Amino acid sequence: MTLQMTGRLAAEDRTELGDLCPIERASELVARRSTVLLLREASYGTARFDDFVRRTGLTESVTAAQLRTLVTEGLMVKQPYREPAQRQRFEYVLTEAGHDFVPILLALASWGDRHRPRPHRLRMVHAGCGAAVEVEVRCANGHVVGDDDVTVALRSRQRAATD
Amino acid sequence: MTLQMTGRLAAEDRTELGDLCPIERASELVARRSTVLLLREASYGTARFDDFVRRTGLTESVTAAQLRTLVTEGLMVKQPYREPAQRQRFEYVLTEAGHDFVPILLALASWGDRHRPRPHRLRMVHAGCGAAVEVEVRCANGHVVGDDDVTVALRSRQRAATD
DNA sequence: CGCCTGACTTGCGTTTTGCGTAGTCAGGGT
DNA sequence: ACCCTGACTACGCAAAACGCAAGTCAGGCG
Repeated sequence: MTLQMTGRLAAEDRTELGDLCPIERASELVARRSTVLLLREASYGTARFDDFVRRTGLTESVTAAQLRTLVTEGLMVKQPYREPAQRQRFEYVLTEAGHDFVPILLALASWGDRHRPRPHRLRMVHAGCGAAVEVEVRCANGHVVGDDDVTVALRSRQRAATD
Repeated sequence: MTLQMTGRLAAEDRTELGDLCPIERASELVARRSTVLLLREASYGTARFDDFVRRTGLTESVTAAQLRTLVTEGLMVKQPYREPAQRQRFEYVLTEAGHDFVPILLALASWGDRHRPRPHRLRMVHAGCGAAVEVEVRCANGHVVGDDDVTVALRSRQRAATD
């Protein structure tokens, strides 16, 4: 699959487009091993600090720091909670933005499953039927987007402001 | 969307599962800003060294180093080519593994588009109809996978070897 | 034959990321 | 009143990632 740039975009230096590119803005988060691991664990339902540390293998300091940035970035919220007959604790839960990150993780999983030869023994399956989960590229009109069907377009300034 | 761990996976420390997890193996590549940028440019059709440098804003040394690892990781190949009346040059082109990376980029783009408030003016659209491109999670049987429909399963050792 | 250009490499400093270890701190249980 | 535990913070250090600047090298042009 390739992406076609239209019009003047094709020739332009992308440097100045920097924060106009949604990939670049999103990958600021992914560009750290720790955040991917933490988001993975959070998607698995992990909520407590200690569990994040234990299950990711990250150190406490890294975990604390990255959880904090994930909270300030709006992917998680830190909430007080209380188990019966226990004192009050804090838990980290995914926000909507955090939940929306899961397709990225699944896309990574799908790629890793296909292209990394070493046998991973974890697979993501559909709870309903047990078949492997895949990410499919479609457009808002429901068409399946094929290999050369993606165009990168420059949004007009007006629409960008209101969108 | 959340991922449900089954059986003993739920309790297990994931540390030892390390290279069993396809997300972790795939994110070794993504965990660098430079690789994401280079793969993005390559998906846009960039092939020449200088263009990678100019369009990503990375330094030459970083570009050279990361292109090399992308080649050894099997996401790109370095091929000689010759423009008419020019001397022989080298170009970097995506392999199948590299092309298969595009859905990850689109998933990132889709997330960035939705959850980063600053107006990005770049959008990915379906060349056929102009509608925005989205990534959809489906299972191999074609069912749309909903919010709580993903299960993480442990593959048996036999199947893992042949799969 | 010397110069230019594209494609790198080399060297150096800075920042970020991460590990390891130790210390803190608040709330509950005993 | 004291201890324990979960949830951190605070060093100090190593490695990786990135930037800046300069140097190299091969092939073609004039």
